[in-house]
Amino acid sequence: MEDISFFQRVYEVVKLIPYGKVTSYGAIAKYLGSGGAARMVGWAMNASFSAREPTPAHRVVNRLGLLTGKQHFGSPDMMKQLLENEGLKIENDKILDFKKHFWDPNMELN
DNA sequence: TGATTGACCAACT
DNA sequence: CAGTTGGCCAATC
Repeated sequence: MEDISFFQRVYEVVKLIPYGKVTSYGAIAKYLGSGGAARMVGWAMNASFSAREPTPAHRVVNRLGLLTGKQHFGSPDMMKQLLENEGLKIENDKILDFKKHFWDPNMELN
């Protein structure tokens, strides 16, 4: 599996995010060895809708817990609904207790 | 083929 | 304190 690109690795990590947990683009990028490639993670999420397997992109937010990519879920409230469905609380497009529900791949997979 | 942009982040000015 | 810059990789113009 060395033919996989950056995107594929992002999918792998995102799919590993446990229920009710969230992570940030930067954390994933950092885990992949590229702290500056956080933007690509977002781009990968956009492509994730065309990916073969479903990817819980709603569990990926920016480092502030802001639902920056909610627009890309088809509906601006879709991401919020999905997160609330997992027991999270969202207010003003921001995850409450974000730190508490933060799942860092560097912490869990290290 | 070169330039620009994109769901970001951290450091610098 | 706010605005700018550099960094990373891939897709689009």
